[in-house]
Amino acid sequence: MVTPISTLVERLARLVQNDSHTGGLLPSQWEALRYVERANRFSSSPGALAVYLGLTKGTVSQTIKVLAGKGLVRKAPTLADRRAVKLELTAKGRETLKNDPIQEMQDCIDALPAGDRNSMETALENLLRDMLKNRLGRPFGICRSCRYFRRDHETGAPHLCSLLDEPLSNDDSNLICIEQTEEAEHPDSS
Amino acid sequence: MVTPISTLVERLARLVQNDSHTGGLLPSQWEALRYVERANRFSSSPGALAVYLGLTKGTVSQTIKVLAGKGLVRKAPTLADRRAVKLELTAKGRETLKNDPIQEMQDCIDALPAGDRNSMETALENLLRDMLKNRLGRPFGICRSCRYFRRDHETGAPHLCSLLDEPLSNDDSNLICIEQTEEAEHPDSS
DNA sequence: ACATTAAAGTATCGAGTCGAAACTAAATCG
DNA sequence: CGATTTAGTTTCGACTCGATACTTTAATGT
Repeated sequence: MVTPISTLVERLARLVQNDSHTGGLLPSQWEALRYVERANRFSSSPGALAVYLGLTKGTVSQTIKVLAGKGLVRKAPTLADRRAVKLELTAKGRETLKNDPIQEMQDCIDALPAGDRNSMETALENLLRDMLKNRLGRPFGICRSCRYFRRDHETGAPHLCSLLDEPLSNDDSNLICIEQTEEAEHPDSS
Repeated sequence: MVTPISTLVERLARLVQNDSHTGGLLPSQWEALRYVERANRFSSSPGALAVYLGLTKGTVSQTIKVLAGKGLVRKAPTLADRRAVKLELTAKGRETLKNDPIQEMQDCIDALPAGDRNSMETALENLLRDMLKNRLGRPFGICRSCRYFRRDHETGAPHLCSLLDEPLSNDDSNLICIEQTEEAEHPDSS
């Protein structure tokens, strides 16, 4: 009946949320800005952000409009698809992220004993994965841990995404991707 | 620059948040309802809820009004202080909490290996405590772990709150309290 | 005692969030 | 080439939240 751990997650998130009215931005704007920083080039679109946040495209469109108006994000046209928009962090946006209010939580995490930190990371990752599996959500995991990631494809473009058949730099491979799918597990008969 | 763990907490909270539009209630209403269930008699007031959630009294007053209007919570007058309101869960409120959308996360947590679960709980508790310490917030911890908790005070009223000089039942001692203060650590000279 | 101050809670307003639905424009499918 | 799908925007209405002003009751100070 008492649900201690879910309550802890909820309260931690609320602390961040309450902090996130600072710096001239609002909580959802901070979330969007963080996403744009971390998303790879297949994922830096309003649509992918909507999937990530679990919001409708219309809502996200509003948030982006505000961030673009403040000069923190740029809406660049896309060559391949003239409907699509590529979201890019501006220099000002990058500067703003240095005062990200979530940093206070990150500082507290960094101050924890390494054992606590590692076990917490593993447990939270497992939990998130399980919850997303239940609802068929996308994990938005790190590129290099994807089943379609091919290391050292050729010189010049070190790695490869075998799903989209695109070259990947080392930086690319540390970003999150909407297409990311974990390494296949041993198939079972279910 | 990449902040993995804080991002995980944020995303987990967002999943719960996105789920919390169900059951005819809104996210903040679910949070308030959960609080009323878990708060002891020194903490079941709009003011304490505002402190817990980090919101203003006015905001909380609105949420309570809605919950009372739906018949999930009762605003009982207080004998000792005629300004104060005591929030009580109604039978309907208790019934509603059985469909709490946060339960899905709790189910996933319960399905984790026991080791993951225990270490996660410890780490999250430490993290929350550190963050609250930084901002001078109240921990709202469990009554029985409070420095003012006296076990087995006398027969009939098994325990005692030595801060408020009030008797505490066994049930009381498992609820959260706005006055809760952790057991004093061994004093150091800092 | 009695005026002052503090505290618990409410009411109102404005900026912002969010989902739903209608819409535009571009790409894809058949 | 026409029909459908997809990326994204706009508009609307219900709701959240902080700020502020307010009422009622309790505590405090002289």
